[in-house]
Amino acid sequence: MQHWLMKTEPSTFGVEHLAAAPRRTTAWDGVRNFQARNMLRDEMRRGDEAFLYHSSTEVPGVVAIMRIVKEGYPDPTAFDRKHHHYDPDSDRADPRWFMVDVQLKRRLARTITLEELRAHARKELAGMLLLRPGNRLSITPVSEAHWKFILSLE
DNA sequence: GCCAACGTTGGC
DNA sequence: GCCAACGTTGGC
Repeated sequence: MQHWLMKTEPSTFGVEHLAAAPRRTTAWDGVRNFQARNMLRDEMRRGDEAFLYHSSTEVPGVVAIMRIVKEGYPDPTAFDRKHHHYDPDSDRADPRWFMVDVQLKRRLARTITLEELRAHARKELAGMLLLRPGNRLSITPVSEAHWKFILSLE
């Protein structure tokens, strides 16, 4: 099983929304970055787990664990003229943007804050992509060792 | 193919 | 609200 970290702004869509969604499941739409798209389309597998990370909020950090319940498929919001994430260059016959479905597995007992993760950036979490200066990727792989260590902080 | 301009991300 | 970092766009 692979592990991931998926960022979201809780003011737009956060763990509260996911917890309230039918079957605690949602389509992870709106990703418009090619590197992240490739992971959604080619690498994420049903059964993989992902940290739900809240960004652009008072206390950024990991708040929950999600499960990938449907593998990559075309993101229909790219074809919707009225949608904020509409992309006129995405062709239905050759879709440019993909998404997966995720289900909330469980919320963490507490938020594992970015500050706390940073405190381990030189040791246990060395090399973690989230912590790399300037990183803005909304989806990143998380190594088995990093995954376990972060959960041990809970 | 280069690179300046621009838009977005996201911590602070 | 600021701003650094980075991806994308488009003129040349």
